[in-house]
Amino acid sequence: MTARRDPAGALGPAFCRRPAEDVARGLLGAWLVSTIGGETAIGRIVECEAYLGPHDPASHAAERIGRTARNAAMFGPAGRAYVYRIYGLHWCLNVVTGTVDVPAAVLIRAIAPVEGMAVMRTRRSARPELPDSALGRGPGHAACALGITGALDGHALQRPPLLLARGQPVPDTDVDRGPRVGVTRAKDWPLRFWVRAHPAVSRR
DNA sequence: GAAACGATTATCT
DNA sequence: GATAATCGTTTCA
Repeated sequence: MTARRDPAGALGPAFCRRPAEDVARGLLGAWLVSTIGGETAIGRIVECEAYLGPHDPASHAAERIGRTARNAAMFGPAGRAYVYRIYGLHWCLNVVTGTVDVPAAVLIRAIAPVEGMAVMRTRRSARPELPDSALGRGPGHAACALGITGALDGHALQRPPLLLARGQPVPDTDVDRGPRVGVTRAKDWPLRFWVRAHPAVSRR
């Protein structure tokens, strides 16, 4: 149990400094360990999407947009969090990749609860009949279940209250990829990765 | 300063 | 399947 939270198992800047596409694939199976609010909640990443550099028109840091107050974290060092609010009501968590001044990130689209289901249910205001697998299904849900808000924008993911751990790697035979969800530009780029047939993956 | 839209989700039919 | 909720960010005047 203690080993799960061992910082030695953390995925650091070296892991995240690679191209977003590679990091996204590598993040499948990794753990997000949240101790936000003093409550421990752990989620295993089962779905995520890569947003490449300025040449990716779907990115919040696409060349036509440039650096803004919102996307500033994407221009920072790899291994930090980029958290933004979507549709005025939900928070979404990204892991920053690439190098300083080159904006790229991986959107965490779904997590499977590993520990802390009780606090996840409270945060989600989940009905009792909702299965555990639905607690972190979808980017807004995943962030909500882990207690993530805009306060963590720019947070280094190698230390509490939110860190990335190596978790349980997923073999290539269990990984599917396809177009990203909800984007209108570059809609056919196959940059969404997920664990095949996993119940916590969104839009199955 | 005003308007449109969005890397979504809940709820209703 | 369709639509409302809800507001920060971007874009355009």
